[in-house]
This record gives sequence, structure tokens and C-alpha cells, in this order.
Amino acid sequence: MVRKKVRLQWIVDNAAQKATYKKRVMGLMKKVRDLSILCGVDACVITYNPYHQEPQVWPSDPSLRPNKSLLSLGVGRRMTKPRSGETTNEEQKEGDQNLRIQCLGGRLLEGLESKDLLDLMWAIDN
Amino acid sequence: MVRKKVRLQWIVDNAAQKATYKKRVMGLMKKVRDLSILCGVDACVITYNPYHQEPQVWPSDPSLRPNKSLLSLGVGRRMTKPRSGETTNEEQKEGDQNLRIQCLGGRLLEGLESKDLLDLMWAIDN
DNA sequence: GCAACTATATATAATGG
DNA sequence: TCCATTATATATAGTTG
Repeated sequence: MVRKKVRLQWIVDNAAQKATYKKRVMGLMKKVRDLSILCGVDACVITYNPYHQEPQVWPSDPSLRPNKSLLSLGVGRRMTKPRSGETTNEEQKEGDQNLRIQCLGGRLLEGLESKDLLDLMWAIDN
Repeated sequence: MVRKKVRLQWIVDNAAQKATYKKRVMGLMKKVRDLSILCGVDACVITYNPYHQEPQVWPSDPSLRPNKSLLSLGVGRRMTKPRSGETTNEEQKEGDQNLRIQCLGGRLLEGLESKDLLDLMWAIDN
């Protein structure tokens, strides 16, 4: 990307990883928004932020929207120290295998108590 | 972006819009994948593709993964001819307002019949 | 840690086959 | 309509305060 071409692999150094995450997540959200506007399509990104409890989502603030309902997707926290030994060729494959997406819950924005739905979805998931 | 700086607004011309969609969706998927690999985070993009029935999702093929469960998120089709008169200042706001994300269903990859869960989620959603 | 600041790597609009 | 090309706009790694 810049002063040096980045190697597509897990960034071990914690500070560096966080810095990269922050920059890239911003860029990513912008890209989705652009795509959505330019092509008039619905789109959504969700990333599990290792530095916060809640996943980051675009579109950003569900509660500001006039929609009836919204599905809240929880993306499971990955096992610590993921995929340290990936080779370039195996990156995507490994990535997919290590990725665990879990249904943590869905909630309604109106009416229902979101906790109830989380519980229900959790039950479904198991 | 390139031979000309693009205006961030709905692309009226159909061929141009499709071309742009195709390119950008590819770029977007790559970005999420990169983020996921570099920072070891779980991430997911979903776009509703106006040219196909099914939304495009990254990670791409859930069924290839060894995971216990996966939440399948359906993004609702936008009303036709969206936001033709947007001004630059209003773009994001309008975009958010026009965006309708619907809970279409979640399914388990193992055990349960996905149809059942679709129905359940639908019920929850309403 | 964060918020600039660049120099480069990437993404992509327009074009041509 | 799709693919390849290419010139330019963007994204961002490394650095600095």
C-alpha cells in the first residue's frame, strides 16, 4: 500500500495491528457507503472489533433509521492467536476455515425487548 | 478515482452502474478479506446484487466451512429508482433513509431444516 | 496511544477490442 | 456485454510530533 508493500498476513505486533485495523475499517465503511450510493444497492459490513465489545456495523446507527426492523448480526470472537503459520497460498482457505461466524442474536428496534430475542436466537443457535 | 473523479451519487445509466457495481463489489470483498487476515478479526459484507436473486456475501461459501452455525442475513431489495434528486450534502442521510434491511432468516448448517428457521425468524421480525 | 503527514500501493473510470 | 489497459484518484504503511 504505501512506504512498503504490506504482506497479507496476521500482524503480530499489537500496536501496529490496532493502527492498521483502525485505518482500514474506516476505509472499508466508506467503500460500502460509496457502493451503496453509486449503485443504489443495499449493503452492510460487520466487523468484530477486538478492542470493543460491540461489532462495528455499517450502516452505522440503526436507531436513526425509519425502518421497522433490523437484524443484528453478531460475529463471534475468533480464538486468540489465530492462524500464525499461514502461507500466502493458503491465506484465503485458512482464513475461511478459521472464521467462525455465530448467530448471537437478532433484535427488533421497536416493541420487543432485545434481550429476549438474544436469548431466543442463542437457543436457536444451539 | 481515475480518468475522472466520480461524483458520489446514484449512477443513472444502467450499463455504467452495473460495470461500476461489479468492479467495486470485487474490491470491497478483497478489502474485507484483507482486514480479516491482517488483523485477525471476523468480518462480513453483504450486498444485495440487483442483477441476481441472492445477495453477495463474504466470506463466500458458508457451506464449505466447518463451522457449527451461520447466520444468513437477507438484505431487502431497495425500491426501484432510488434517490434521483440527491444533493451532495444529503447523500449519506438519504442513503441511510432509503436503506431497508430486513431480517429474512437465519439458518443452521447442520441438523435443523433451514426453512423452519426462516419461518421462525420471519415471525420474530414481525 | 493518537493525529497529521507523505510517499507509494491500490482501486477504478474511461476507453478500446 | 465482457475483458484488458491505463491514467488517475484513493487508501494507507511508516514516520513524526
